[in-house]
Amino acid sequence: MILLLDHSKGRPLYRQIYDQLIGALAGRRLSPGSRLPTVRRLAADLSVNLHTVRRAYVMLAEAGLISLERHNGARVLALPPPSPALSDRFGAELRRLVAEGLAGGLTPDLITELCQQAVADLSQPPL
Amino acid sequence: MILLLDHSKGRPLYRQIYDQLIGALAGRRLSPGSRLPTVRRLAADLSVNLHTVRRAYVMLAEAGLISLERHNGARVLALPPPSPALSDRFGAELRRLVAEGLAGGLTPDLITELCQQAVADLSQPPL
DNA sequence: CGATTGATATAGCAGACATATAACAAAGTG
DNA sequence: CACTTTGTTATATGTCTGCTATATCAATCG
Repeated sequence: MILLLDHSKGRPLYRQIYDQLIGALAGRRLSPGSRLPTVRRLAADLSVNLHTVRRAYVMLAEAGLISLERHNGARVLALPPPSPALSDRFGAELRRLVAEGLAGGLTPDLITELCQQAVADLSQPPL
Repeated sequence: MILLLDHSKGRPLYRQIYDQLIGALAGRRLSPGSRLPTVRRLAADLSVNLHTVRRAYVMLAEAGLISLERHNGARVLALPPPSPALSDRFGAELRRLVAEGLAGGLTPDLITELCQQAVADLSQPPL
């Protein structure tokens, strides 16, 4: 459970925690059933307030990715089935991002290649 | 020049303006050399403060996509060449987004398909 | 000249972000 | 049982962002 935070006011801290846990979940470095550190523990490790960590945990719980259990920390849930709602939101964000790339001069081929590379890298099980 | 704003505090207004102009640029509905409305004009049309529109325009100008000309409004610039810096930023954001999709249960195949579809739709010239 | 336009500055208000503290209830530990 | 741990809730404070409101300036166009 190694998280690195950048305090330079770029991306909110709770978002960085959320993003990195999402990355660990996507890469199966955190598998269903495994435990996450307690809110207070992780907050201490990251030298961050307990509410900042909690906010990230609550977001993950609301997304159905972890369960927050009283007195037991958080546990990783099973991979949810593909949901049309998530697929729609994902598609919308993806279109925004792709539009930005195209408008900035990236070629359709390069964008497609970057996407396939990202999927391949991230969906790889850990060594 | 039809822009629709959502005032429900989801995405900042200046960002929505920026996003929609980016979309028009990516889809070639705004081609190099063409004019954008003046800051004051667009602000009036959108019932929004002039600074809000200006912020979007300045972001586009800083990205090298339009030129802000005194007394002449803004003009769309030529499509910039692919830049490694943009490619890197794009790749990083794409990986974040893909990780979120994978963690949420979307399959690698579905994600790849959505990406190809987005590229195909957006890089299509207007009818 | 007079209107328009981008540029700049300042001020105010609401909300988000992060911190600090405190307290509570339920569960585990000794 | 007493004690600690843990998630949960609440309040307060300071800083930053988003948006608006106003005003002024300099350059340009008709």
